[in-house]
Amino acid sequence: MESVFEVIVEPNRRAILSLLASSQQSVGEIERLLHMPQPTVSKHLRVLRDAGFVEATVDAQRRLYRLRPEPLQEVDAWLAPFRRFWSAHLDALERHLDRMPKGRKK
Amino acid sequence: MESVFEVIVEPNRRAILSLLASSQQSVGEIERLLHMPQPTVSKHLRVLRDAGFVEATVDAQRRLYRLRPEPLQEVDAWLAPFRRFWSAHLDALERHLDRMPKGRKK
DNA sequence: CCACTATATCCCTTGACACGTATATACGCT
DNA sequence: AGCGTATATACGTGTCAAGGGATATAGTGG
Repeated sequence: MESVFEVIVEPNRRAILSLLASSQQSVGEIERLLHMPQPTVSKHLRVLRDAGFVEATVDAQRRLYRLRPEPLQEVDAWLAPFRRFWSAHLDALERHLDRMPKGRKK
Repeated sequence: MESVFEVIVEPNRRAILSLLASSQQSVGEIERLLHMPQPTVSKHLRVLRDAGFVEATVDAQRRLYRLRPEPLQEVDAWLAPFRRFWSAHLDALERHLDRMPKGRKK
């Protein structure tokens, strides 16, 4: 599990991330709010933690999990080069494509 | 293969997308530039096409593939709620976000 | 129509990962 | 110490997708 994409491909993990986007939660709260078995929650949190998406602080027997921004920024960075595709107008883009360097027409 | 995340989790598919971000390409060019066997390229293009990431036009025996923005916008939309997480920590980025059309300051 | 090129699909094997269930560890209270 | 709660890990199983290789389809020029 080396890439951030492998982490966020799992729907339950995305659900956990979205939940933590609003506020930090304990494992038990995640279990209750997302209707997941507890071992499932812990396993996904383990993956998220190892990949740096979340971090936990200990509060008695509970662990409070909260988001860390770095891996999501990585996704954002990957997405960046594609943004011009929809933020710019499609006409200008198509014009650019038609002038591609190696585009040999027969 | 229903979700956009399942599509972009595959490194070869991300490579194809990045390649197409610069300009449209034929299957043979993708094969050559990315050093992938041709059936592999075709199979990934099939996935990308079915998910709406790319579209093809026929040029003699070639198919020229180019990007379509919608599915990547979907990823961008998923990412949006998390952006406040690092914009809160980075003043420069927050300034950039404030330049958006509907940018409401608190 | 035939040879050639470009692209797509089929079969098969392999490996990764998610889930359920059971169990282990950690902490706090009385 | 011992019980209850909270969280983590281990094991076995099923599913699904990726890759290799062979082959099928399609389009072009002679």
